[in-house]
Amino acid sequence: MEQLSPTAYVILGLVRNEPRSGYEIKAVVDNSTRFFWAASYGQIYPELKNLAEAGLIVGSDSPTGGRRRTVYEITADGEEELRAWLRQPPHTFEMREEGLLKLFFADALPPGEAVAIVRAMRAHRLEVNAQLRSIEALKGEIDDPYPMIVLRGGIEFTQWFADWCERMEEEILAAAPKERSS
Amino acid sequence: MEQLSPTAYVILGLVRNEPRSGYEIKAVVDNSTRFFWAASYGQIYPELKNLAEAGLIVGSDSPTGGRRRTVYEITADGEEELRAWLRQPPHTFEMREEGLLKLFFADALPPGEAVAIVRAMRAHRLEVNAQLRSIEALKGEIDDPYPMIVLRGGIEFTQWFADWCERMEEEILAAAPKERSS
DNA sequence: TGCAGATATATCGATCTGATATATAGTCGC
DNA sequence: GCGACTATATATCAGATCGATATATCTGCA
Repeated sequence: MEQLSPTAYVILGLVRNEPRSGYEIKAVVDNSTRFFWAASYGQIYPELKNLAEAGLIVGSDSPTGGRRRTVYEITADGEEELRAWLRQPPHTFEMREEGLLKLFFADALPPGEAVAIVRAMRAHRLEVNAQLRSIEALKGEIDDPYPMIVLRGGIEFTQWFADWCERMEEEILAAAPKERSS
Repeated sequence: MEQLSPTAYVILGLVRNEPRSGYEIKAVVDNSTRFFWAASYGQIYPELKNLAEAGLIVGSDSPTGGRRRTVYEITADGEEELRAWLRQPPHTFEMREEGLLKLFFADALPPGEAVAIVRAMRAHRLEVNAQLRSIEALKGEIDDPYPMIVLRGGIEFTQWFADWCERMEEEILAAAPKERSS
């Protein structure tokens, strides 16, 4: 079997402790790993089939009334594969932040308008920060500490970013004093 | 004309002040926007054709000896398009950080091995930090301040991330005192 | 009863990555 | 003046991924 994609390991990790459907996996991702690793249905459903074919997970029918539903759980091989991956050094580090891209080219705008860019970035980061905080609030006591470490990291990061935007706003305003008040 | 992709605007922004070839654009991206917006040849060359077809840039032959070479420069329409985009609120914010993903699932490993994950993340961030610092060092005085603001932001961010990893290492070690010394 | 919203699976065009292929130009040592 | 190496330059392709959409069924509530 060739190399699995990181998204495959997201699935392996999420079905490790309890069986889940593709829909549930998507929902859990959106409430946990989303800010550092997102996944869409277009990846999840095909990947579930691949993983099942490779014997790393097994699916079983678990319909709700008349609606078909397949939940998957991890196999011993799957657990092994997951641990092997966890021991490899990570390879993927990406960021795509359109706001920074706009700030990079802000010289194409008249002076003063760059401030709007950092303000928009700051507002967005604070929004994400609030979302993460609300997720943190509804997590109770769990014996697995790592998801909470990562979640708190996300909260700290978005806060740091928002603060950086604030500092840059001041810096830009100081350099371009002709900015009109909004 | 439909919506251009953010990568199209990277190109527009980079040919705004001086004509460049696709190869040069790739090289500039790798030394500037890479850490918050990467671009590959597979995007750049087709996008150059699209933009030229749309009249936002114009290409002209500029061979070096017997090797063909096309450099592109922005048109008035292209400048307009770029400014219009800069004034729109940013839409894309993504992060894909395999290290955080591994940390998230670190409970699948025996206690103590999670530390290796944060150490690897920290090492990588410090590496990127050093790269960005060396880029900063060789930039002279330029009248456009925005690329430097973004670059310094990248330096601060990678440093912050590395420090966070260090704090998490201590926190994890404090919680799992049985870790063997490396 | 009706309807909104959640559950569930599937698909598709567009974007993007990473690798690879193909050439030519310049540079350095020997 | 040869060979090795690196830089310049363009192009392409499989596979990963996104975002949106389509199709059903179920649940709760007004």
